[in-house]
Amino acid sequence: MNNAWHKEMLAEVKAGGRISDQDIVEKVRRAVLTQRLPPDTKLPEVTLGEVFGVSRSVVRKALTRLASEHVVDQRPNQVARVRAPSIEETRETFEARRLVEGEVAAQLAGRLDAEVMSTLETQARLETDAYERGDEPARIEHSLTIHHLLAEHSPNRVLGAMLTDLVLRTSIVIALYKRPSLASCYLENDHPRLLDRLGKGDGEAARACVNDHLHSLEALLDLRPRENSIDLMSILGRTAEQT
Amino acid sequence: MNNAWHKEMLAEVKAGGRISDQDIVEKVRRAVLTQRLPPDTKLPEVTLGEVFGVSRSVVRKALTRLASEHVVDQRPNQVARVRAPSIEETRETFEARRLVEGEVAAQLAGRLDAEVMSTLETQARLETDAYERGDEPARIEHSLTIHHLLAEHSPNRVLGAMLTDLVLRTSIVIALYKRPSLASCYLENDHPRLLDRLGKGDGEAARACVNDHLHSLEALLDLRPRENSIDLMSILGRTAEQT
DNA sequence: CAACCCCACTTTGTATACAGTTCTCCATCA
DNA sequence: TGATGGAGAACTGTATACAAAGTGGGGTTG
Repeated sequence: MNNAWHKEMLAEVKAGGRISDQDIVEKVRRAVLTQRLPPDTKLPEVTLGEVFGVSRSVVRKALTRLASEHVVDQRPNQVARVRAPSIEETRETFEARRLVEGEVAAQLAGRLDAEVMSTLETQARLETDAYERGDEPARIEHSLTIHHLLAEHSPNRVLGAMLTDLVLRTSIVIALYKRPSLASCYLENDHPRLLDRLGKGDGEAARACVNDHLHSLEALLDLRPRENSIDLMSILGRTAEQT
Repeated sequence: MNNAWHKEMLAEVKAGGRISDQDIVEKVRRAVLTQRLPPDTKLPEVTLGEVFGVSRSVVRKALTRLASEHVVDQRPNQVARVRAPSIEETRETFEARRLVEGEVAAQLAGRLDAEVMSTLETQARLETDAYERGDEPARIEHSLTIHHLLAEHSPNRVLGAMLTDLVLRTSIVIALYKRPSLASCYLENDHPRLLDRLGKGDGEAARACVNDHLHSLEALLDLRPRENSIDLMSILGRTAEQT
């Protein structure tokens, strides 16, 4: 576990009141998303308990939920670890998200009320602003907000919940497999264009737009098979630490 | 909780060895699926613990997992209950499953090896047999096996896992909303026809076939709005469910 | 008679103790 | 040098005790 992260959490915990399992889920999820907790990081129950000032019971519940969200890997008699999705799973996650988000967008086209539309447009503008001033964390935040709003307002709540899960999972693998040379995974006009099509009520155009967007995003990642260590490690040894 | 079910479980427990949380998940899931545990049935932790001969810790973990599978409703400080999906959610679940299973079938067409194909065909035949001799539980079993095999062999494991979840959820609502007049939700030629198209490698035909099958299934249900109690409850009662 | 309130009981939430498993590291040996 | 085995530490699995919240029934009051 990461020591800087510990201190940060402890500070927040002291500030706030009582901590519930849901709080832990959200904090860990966010830390994974922002790579403050990199893949394969061990998350022992007692340590987490000390960090958040609760006992193992609460931590265990949180870890179980994080496992069902695919954020954490929980195996019997072993310490929970931050999940590191494989390259293949990354591709599959993107494909699944194209299918689901495309359908959600198609259903949503022309059905969003003015208030939500304007919130979406605001977020898109804020994303551009953040990009231009080089504030990557803020940019990601706004981008995520857009997709979460779409999921949340999906007329089909079942699909919406599935989309929420897929947005989280793609965000994690984007952080994981982003080409180091790229400062940002920002695609200039994609979000405004999507919002435009949603506003005009053209479902199929919106679906196509989502598809292109996600294909472009995936293309920004480095999904070539790794030669150097992962394969050797996973074949020969057991606990592959990193790279 | 149901007393006949208690005895049944106790018998099984005594026969088998040690019980894990996963065992409880499977047994409860199956009991819900077969309506031995009808919707809204209370599932108190101590009672379940006594039934399975374990302490609350194990039961709690099982309940948390069942909640993430949408089988059980778990609210803070309240007894867990068997979930009763609304009519609207039922429609949405079917729609989601059409999207996902259609895609899985399309991808699977022409890619299934001979062994799996023959297992599928055997299950389809067994389903017909069971129907003809009026053995509904066996018929459901074989039908479920077919869909689970499709999910399991999906080239895209992410979609496959989503499909597994959706198959479970649709099965539950079918049991819930089946017209009482119908002895069975059996659609004579649907499964053989689907397998035929999968074998011939025609992806789009397979997708269409899945779509038709699921539309027909949904049409067998009684999804008319209920007058008597449900609506009043959700309008007057505490946590407004929707709209 | 109906509505309301209060108290006892039931049930869940959290912490903790102990048992069983896995991991780590060091000493031993070929 | 490299493999092996074992002791101890670290960690999870399970049970249980106590605290807090919710539920329901009986009695009181208007």
